[in-house]
Amino acid sequence: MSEASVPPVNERKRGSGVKRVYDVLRDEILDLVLAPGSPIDEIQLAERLAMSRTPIREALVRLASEGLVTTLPNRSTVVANIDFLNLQAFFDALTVMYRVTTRLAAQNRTEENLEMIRARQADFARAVESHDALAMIASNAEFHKAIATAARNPYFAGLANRLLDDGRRLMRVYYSSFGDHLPHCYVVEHEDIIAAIVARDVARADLLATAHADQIVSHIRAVIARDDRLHIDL
Amino acid sequence: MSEASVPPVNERKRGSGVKRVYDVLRDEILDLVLAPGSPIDEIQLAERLAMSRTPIREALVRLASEGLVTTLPNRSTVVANIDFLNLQAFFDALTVMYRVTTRLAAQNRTEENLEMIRARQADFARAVESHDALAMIASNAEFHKAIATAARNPYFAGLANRLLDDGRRLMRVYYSSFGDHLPHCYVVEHEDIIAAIVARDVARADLLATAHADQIVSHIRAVIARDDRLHIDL
DNA sequence: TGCATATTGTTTGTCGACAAGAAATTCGAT
DNA sequence: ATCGAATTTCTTGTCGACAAACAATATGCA
Repeated sequence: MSEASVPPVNERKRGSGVKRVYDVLRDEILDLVLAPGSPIDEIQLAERLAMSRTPIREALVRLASEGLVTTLPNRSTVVANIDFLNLQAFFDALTVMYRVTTRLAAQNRTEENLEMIRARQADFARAVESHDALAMIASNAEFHKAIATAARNPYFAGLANRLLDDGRRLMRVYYSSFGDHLPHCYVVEHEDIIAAIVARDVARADLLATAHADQIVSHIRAVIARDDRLHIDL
Repeated sequence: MSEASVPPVNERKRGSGVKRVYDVLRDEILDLVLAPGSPIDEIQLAERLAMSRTPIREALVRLASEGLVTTLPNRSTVVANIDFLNLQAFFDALTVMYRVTTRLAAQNRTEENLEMIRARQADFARAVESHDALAMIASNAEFHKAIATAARNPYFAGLANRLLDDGRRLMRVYYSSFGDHLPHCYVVEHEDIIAAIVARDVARADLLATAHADQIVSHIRAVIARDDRLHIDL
């Protein structure tokens, strides 16, 4: 056949549709490009991503079961709210998760895991150095996800993913609070944690993870308290 | 119009489709009616439940994100395997989950929670009394889910759901191992746990939860060791 | 006969369309 | 003019159909 069947530039691979929608929506939700509580219109999304509503709905179902969106029956699905009322639950779970994943990482880590953890820590240090608050938040989450992976426990890994995603959104609300010297102590703490994991020192890993969690909790608490006062002033 | 538009008896309410498929499949997977690893045919399911493939696919996506099925791209989705190789991870997570949810339940429970927990414990005792192993397994999971609810922490509740679902499948593999007197000690331990939650005795709740977890872990370990020997004999 | 290739068949991924609910709007009555 | 009811509009939930990808079978060649 002489006619060259030129494939349209927008030709998509089969099966990539759902994953694409999921990735785009997930990023936009975690980066607060989509504000919590804002509705998600399926048709609009379908037009924007140049595909049918079916893959979009399947992506939404997945996001819903991960708690990132809420589907109101027969009504629009909305971006999940950040639950400021139940922050204590978040802090409790975060602390436990940090402790157990860091402990288990010290027990079960491989050389491969260490490489990944060090790479994520390098990303984090770079973000801190260039004062990029958004990159700091994201790379911090990735650092702890790498530790959770090294812990070799899918149940804790799932918990970590959920907590760190919510944490990303939560911190992004207050990202202006990240100043110059405070993040640097996080870098040092991360280095200490890595050292404990390398040395397979479980007790020390637990101790450092607890301290790290406390640090973050009190930081967020301080920022929110300040913010509350501002709200009261209005 | 004279012709009475008789609605077919099978008229379904709008929006109930996905939930129905999800519930049916979930039950069949947890009860091992669908064997781990067996493929799920969408068309067959669509015919069986008298609906289109669309709601079935959405239910499958949800089940996949909860780890109950695995979707092979462009190939059939299969019931998730029970991971016998990584049992240590399951035991680790189960122990931590029991401890934190029971602790938090002792802290945060309401009277309403207590009623629910006692009701589930009554179900469990009834199942033990009538030597119904399948009901025992299910009602035991529901008992601990009620405690997780009383803990008022959605992150731990999610972890508990996942662990208890996997545990239900795991125990059902060995359900013949539940004899006459062993379950009774579980009933007593449950009663002690309830007492600690009622008394808001956090330390004691933690202690009892730890012992309860150890009990279950060693029980399952013993059953599996016996089973392994059988396998070796073949 | 044994292996590589072409063909057929089955199952998934995606699409456009239609019907049911809910929100928004219009209309009417007090 | 305001409140309530009917209608319109808009979005979701479901459906049947088509196309791509994988599996199985059949075909051709050494």
